Amino acid sequence: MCGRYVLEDIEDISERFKVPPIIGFQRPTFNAAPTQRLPVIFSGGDGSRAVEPLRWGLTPAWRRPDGKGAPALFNARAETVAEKPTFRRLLRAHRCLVPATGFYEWATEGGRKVPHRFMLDDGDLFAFAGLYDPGKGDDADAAFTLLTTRPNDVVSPYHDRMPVILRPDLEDLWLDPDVDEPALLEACYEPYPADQMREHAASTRVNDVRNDDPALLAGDDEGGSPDGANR
DNA sequence: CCAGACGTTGTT
DNA sequence: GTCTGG
DNA sequence: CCAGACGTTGTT
DNA sequence: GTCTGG
Repeated sequence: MCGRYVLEDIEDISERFKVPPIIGFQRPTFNAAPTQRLPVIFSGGDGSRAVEPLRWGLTPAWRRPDGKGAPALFNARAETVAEKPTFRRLLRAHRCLVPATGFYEWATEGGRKVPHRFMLDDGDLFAFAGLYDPGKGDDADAAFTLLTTRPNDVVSPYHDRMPVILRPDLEDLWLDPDVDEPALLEACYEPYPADQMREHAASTRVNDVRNDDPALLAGDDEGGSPDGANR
């Protein structure tokens, strides 16, 4: 779950998350998908925060030689992330914020896969809880994954998992490099309050990752045929 | 010690 | 059916 | 997550 | 590469 998301307000990231301005490397996206490079915020070590584009989807080292043996890991279950060998080290020292303004989940309606867009009530930026692998130094191997948890009442009609969205007051904790005890992070995994989220049908053009434009956020019916009898 | 898994989601 | 690419 | 490919040789 | 299971 959570294999597609929205990040509209690139220019607000700097102020909202206290990081240097993003210049040049990133555009807003209405259809962020695994394998793409997307902005991620992490602790810079000296108390500062950095923002850089990383690849969505961890590729474990043991997969690399022939490119086989494991799919890209674009989600990690919060319930087990402290135990799984692939994630436990990253949980202790490589947590990150992944800025977004929404995410998609699909409903199958009459044989069609219809994406629904989930967002905060106010449409504001928020942070997914993520883990990142910095790769080997200056490398282009750096990648991230999104944690998932049980769904709240807005999401549960669509899926049995939802991405971990951090309450703003927990963002500092999530990024704090001095916090290396997994138990201290468990409060972060609570499903985001349903009364602060909303949802609506989006365009089926979301399904094809090559589509990336603001009109994806509107449902197919908006301004379309009156009876919804799309071909 | 060596062998084998290592991950999530959705679907059946 | 399963893998790859975005 | 979904969409789309999934293969080789020889010839242009 | 690293962890778990036998």
